[in-house]
Amino acid sequence: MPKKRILPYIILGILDQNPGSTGKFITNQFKNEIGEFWKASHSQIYPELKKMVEDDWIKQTSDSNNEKEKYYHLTNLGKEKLNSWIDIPINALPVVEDLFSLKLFFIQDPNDPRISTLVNKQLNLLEKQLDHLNDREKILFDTQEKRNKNYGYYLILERAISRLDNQIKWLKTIKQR
Amino acid sequence: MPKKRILPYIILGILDQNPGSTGKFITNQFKNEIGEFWKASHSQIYPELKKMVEDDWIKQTSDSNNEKEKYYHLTNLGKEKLNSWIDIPINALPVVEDLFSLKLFFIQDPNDPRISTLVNKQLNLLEKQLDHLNDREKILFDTQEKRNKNYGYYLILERAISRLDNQIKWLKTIKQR
DNA sequence: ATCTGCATGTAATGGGTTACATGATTTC
DNA sequence: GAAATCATGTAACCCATTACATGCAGAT
Repeated sequence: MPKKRILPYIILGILDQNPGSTGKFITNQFKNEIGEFWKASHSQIYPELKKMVEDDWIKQTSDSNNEKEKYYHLTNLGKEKLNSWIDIPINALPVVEDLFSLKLFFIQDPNDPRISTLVNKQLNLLEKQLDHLNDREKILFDTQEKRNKNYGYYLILERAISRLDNQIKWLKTIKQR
Repeated sequence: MPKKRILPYIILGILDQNPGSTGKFITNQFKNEIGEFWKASHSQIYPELKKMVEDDWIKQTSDSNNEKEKYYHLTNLGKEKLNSWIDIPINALPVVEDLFSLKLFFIQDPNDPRISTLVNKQLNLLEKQLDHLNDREKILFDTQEKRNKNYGYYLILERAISRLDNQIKWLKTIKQR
């Protein structure tokens, strides 16, 4: 018995916000919007879409002008599934896989030179990502109106930024001990 | 080609810090110490230990007093593997799976009552965990000497606490918007 | 008309979770 | 010495990643 399936619910959520999305669009949502909180690649998404059509969670249409693209929409069943999923209480903490912290964990000596190598490299990585997210926020949510229109997205983008910021600040404190 | 194997390296790191550990002990390390940054269950760990013995990364001994327990130690090859792994630069950001943020993402209306339900529940969850980690820190690292002896562990425990703290503070700001 | 790229799809391989199973050791 | 617990081990099942594959669309 494998771990609980989350992917179809995320796809439902994306389709709820963007009716008529293509598989490609959904894939991109994972890269850009959701990537901070969940990962999925196109080779997971396409088969999942197929299965969701079979289960009548979504329906597929196509456009006579563009044969290769397929468009997906929620069914009523899909809407129900999405809403009841959102209402299921969350009992588990977020799961983090953080190689950096692991490696740090294995270095016991405070004077080990590998610490500062690791830290500097990680700082670099995180600062780039922070810049990227700050840019996105400026573009997407420069007005209150935009924020209110996609409130959930606004919130988690803020969350991602705050998280990165905290991480960077913490890393900088290590360097000064 | 599947995703990159991390587990054996983590086990190497645990055995480096705790020579002669049992599989059970390693399992508990994942629950207590490492759980904030990586997950693994005993049903992964035992087969992995077997494989690592076959590959001569670790060796296994036993105790005539207790037939059921097996004790593991690094080999020289294992030490090399561990050290070269630590030196591999990290190019990927930490991976987070956060159901809470996902669900939030799908709620677009700032006045949707489900937001505060979600937030309150999550706050509760995180605060419990923060208390738990704060307790651990007090017990394990109340003196500078203890900190210096297991510096890496001290750092990531601090990291975990800081992260939780940031998350909680951020959640509280949502409630006031 | 060919080339390039894009959207979709599939396969191979190994990872990971949950549940079940076994034998030793402690407990009462 | 029976019962409960503990440490270890195994199996079924699905998940996820990477690489490969196909066919249409647009560009030149």
